[in-house]
Amino acid sequence: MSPPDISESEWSIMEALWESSPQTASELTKTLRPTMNWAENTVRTLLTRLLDKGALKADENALGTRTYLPAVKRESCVRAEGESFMQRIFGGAAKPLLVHFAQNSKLTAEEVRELKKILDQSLKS
Amino acid sequence: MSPPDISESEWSIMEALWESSPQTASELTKTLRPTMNWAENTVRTLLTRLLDKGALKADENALGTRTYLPAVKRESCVRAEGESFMQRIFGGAAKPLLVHFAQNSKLTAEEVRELKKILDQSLKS
DNA sequence: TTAATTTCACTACATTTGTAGTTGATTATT
DNA sequence: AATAATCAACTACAAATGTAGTGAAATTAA
Repeated sequence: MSPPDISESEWSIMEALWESSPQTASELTKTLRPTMNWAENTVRTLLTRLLDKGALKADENALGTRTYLPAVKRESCVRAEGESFMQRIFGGAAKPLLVHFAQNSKLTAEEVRELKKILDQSLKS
Repeated sequence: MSPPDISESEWSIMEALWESSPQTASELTKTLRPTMNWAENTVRTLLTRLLDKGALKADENALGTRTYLPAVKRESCVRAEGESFMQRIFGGAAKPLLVHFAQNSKLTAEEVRELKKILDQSLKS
């Protein structure tokens, strides 16, 4: 049920595919070139690993070339990563985490307003 | 200047020493036994790695047994981990991170009040 | 149609991480 | 003192991660 573990390099692949999919390996390599300057084989290795983990699905485009697309939702992966981070660093408690990031960020008045509204909706009923 | 990378297992060691230090390897093993059920050699390996990384310092107690204590502050490590998490998952932006955790938590009225106050203090000047 | 390019399936290999085991020296017990 | 327990230094070893390279098959371009 829970999305598979996704490593840091793999995460870049996922982000690119959540942004736009399906993509072939070589397309993806070009997509990522500006950020990660990876060899195409590196991208292919990561794609294969993500397929094995069930984080991606493969298909074929009209030319018969394999394409890749996410098999798991970004939001669900973000939730899992977030949970694990909160667990590891803040013993699983949301409040100290929120305090930490609130204190270590500078926000605009608009952002503060918005966040306050969301906080109101997080009230334990 | 930035604290060294600390792995998940290593983090447990650090937490125990931030809680209470100095401790010898065998004390620490006992301290951690309830949570991590590690062999003493496992604890020693982690201690050595943390020493090498400069995350811990060693000393000796009255009996000449080596003791360990943090060489880096918890808050500074938390900040580093937090930064890296925020970078990896939220592209470095605090607001979506805060939104995410606010939306995925249920907080008490008291906690909400407190967080709002902190948000006010995070106003970009 | 031969040569060049692309795609895919494997293999490679150093690091990091998790989790110990072994051995020799020291110290504390009987 | 002989024995047992503890420590510290090394060694071990598999899985995960980062980052490719090789070689064969298929497709495209000259």
